[in-house]
Amino acid sequence: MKKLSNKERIVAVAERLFAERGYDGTSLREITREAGVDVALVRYHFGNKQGLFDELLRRRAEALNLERSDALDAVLARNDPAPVEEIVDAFTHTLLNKVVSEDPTWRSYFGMLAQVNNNPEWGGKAMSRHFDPLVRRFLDALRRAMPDADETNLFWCYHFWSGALTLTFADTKRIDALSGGLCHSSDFEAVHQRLVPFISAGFRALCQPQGDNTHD
Amino acid sequence: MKKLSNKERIVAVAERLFAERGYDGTSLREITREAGVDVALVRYHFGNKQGLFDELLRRRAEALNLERSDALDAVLARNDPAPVEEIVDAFTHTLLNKVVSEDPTWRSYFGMLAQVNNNPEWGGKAMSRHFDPLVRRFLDALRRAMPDADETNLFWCYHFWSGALTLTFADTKRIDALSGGLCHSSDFEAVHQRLVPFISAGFRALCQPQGDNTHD
DNA sequence: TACGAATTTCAACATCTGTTGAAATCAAAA
DNA sequence: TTTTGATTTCAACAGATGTTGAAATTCGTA
Repeated sequence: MKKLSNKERIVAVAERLFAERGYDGTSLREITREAGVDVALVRYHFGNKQGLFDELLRRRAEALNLERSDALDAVLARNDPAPVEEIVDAFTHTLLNKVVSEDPTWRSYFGMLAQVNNNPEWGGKAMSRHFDPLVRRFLDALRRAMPDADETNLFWCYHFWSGALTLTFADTKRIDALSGGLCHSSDFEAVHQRLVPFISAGFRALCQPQGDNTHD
Repeated sequence: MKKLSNKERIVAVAERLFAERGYDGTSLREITREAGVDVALVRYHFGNKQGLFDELLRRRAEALNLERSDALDAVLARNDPAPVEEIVDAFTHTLLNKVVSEDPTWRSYFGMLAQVNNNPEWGGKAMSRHFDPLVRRFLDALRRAMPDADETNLFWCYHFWSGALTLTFADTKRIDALSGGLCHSSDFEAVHQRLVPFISAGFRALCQPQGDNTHD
């Protein structure tokens, strides 16, 4: 247990509270009270509340994008076009591994992302700014894997994929009740085993060669 | 344009604002100011803020559950076990039809549901209370359609499905930017055409006869 | 019209909110 | 030690928030 600077304490507490209660549901005074620092320090280090939130988003996005980009490179180095499953796995693997095995604070970060990705006001813009360049790389790889895919289908498939991931990281415990305790929303290992084949099958159904599979 | 009672005006404005800005991001004074009524009326008609929100959720959930249950009955009356696609369609069809063609205020309601379904604090409980009985009926039908399905896989598939729907109703405009204007997050007709085959393929990949398809 | 209930208005409460300016403290370099 | 810049503390602001009790008004009905 190393000791943290005041700035680091704010970051740690803010990340957790924003993930649990959302942007509007978290006050600077809760954050600074729990971190044991003065409220005015938020202004000094981050400008204001929005600045703090943006900085939290930005910080980890950079490292994450590099890591996921490398994962895609590794897949494509072996074979390009790569199988759909491998591309999907490269995108998802990194996220879920961080949550399962690494630094547990990543869980809060993904919880924050879940809140942002579902925010109708500024969530779409924020997600696009931080992650769309990376997503485009993955869609390029998927396009090469399924050359006859309709463009719009590719984007909508990613949209469904993103939604499934987002609800997972929201960790709402709903599946615990629905399944009568059989499943647990925090069991990211279980998600990891099932998300890749589920999403890959969805992509193939809509983007694979054999004609138009849309419904109705 | 019929004239609404004060209670109805509160309901109409609250539904829209809660959908756009979430529970914590919406104040009673915004709601009542925009509705042109006194703040104290919220207390009189709904008890308090949470009471208003709960009532908004409850109101439409009842009608919706009946309608979707009937849609499932209609499918099962034709053939049971029914094809996966038809079961999935019965669940999704009702929602998307309401948004596309009927009373546009349903859009706000689904926007609210999106916020609730992603809320880590009390969202899971609220969704379970209102919708899990109906969801269990659909999962029963899917279990009969895929008798060898692992129980946990069924629940996780529904989880992915729910996430895809939720992000759709959040309507964040992210896909507009990502696709360079090719797709629009409010184009629920496009979602309707693609969600059913996408989700059905995912279910089949994880729950269909031929052994274990989980990843890794 | 008169009565009783339902509805609406008014004014205020205690508390919390994000933000701020200026003083105080600290740490390191000259 | 003195100086300089970074960091932290303090006190306060103006306004918003959910909630409330009681008075005033409206409405349906006897």
